[in-house]
Amino acid sequence: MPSPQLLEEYSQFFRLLSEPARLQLLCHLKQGPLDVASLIEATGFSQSHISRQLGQLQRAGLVRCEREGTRTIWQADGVLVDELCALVQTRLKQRLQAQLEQLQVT
Amino acid sequence: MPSPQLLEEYSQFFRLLSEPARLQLLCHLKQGPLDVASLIEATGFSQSHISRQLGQLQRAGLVRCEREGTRTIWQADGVLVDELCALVQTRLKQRLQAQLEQLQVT
DNA sequence: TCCCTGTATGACAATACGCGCATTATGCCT
DNA sequence: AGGCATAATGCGCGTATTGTCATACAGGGA
Repeated sequence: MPSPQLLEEYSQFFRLLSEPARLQLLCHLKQGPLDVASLIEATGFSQSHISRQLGQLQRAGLVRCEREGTRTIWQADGVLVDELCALVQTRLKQRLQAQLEQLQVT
Repeated sequence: MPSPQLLEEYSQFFRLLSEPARLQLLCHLKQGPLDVASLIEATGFSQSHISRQLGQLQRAGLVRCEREGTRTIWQADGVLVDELCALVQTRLKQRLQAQLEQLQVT
């Protein structure tokens, strides 16, 4: 059994990925570095919201930024999220497959 | 870019793991099948709460149950959560390592 | 059949979180 | 220094979620 502290850390991490808005930001940044204006354009969220979400992702080490004058250029940091999503995708596929077979048997 | 629907599915899945209570249940069940009384004993949560959380995990295919008279025996289903946690753990370690080096440099 | 044990569900309080608006802080340019 | 663009923060509202208590439901044994 993992310690309660570790469970807490895990859950906090997964919580970051439990919001479509944040996943969306991560996916956009995965394509390449972007400034905040582009993210606003791409997602339709308010500047304040995006700023906060990026802050959270940054604290978790999932994104990183570099200042360029007053603008800030953000980019995804690491491939962890890709790997996690790949695993989940595999699972989702399996489940759909299973449901499909279930239907065909019936 | 994944479709919004897919992002939604991912986030819903990760949301399941974003709660220490649910992770805790998963971890206990990973050790082997347990009945609800044992889970109450082990976690200290109320029966109703455990019932609900197990329901969510079951719908996602993360746990599975078999009736044994009036009792219900639950067990973890699949290794996905282990794999996800292993990935996250690696990341956590890396980050702590980095912080450590940062401190030593300073 | 009635009771007794164990599970699921309805109602509710407390809390956390998403999201935007308005404001403030920060850095560049003239 | 003053003004302008951009990013961060305070605040508030609405909604979703956690967790409990009380209650309804199901299955086995006398």
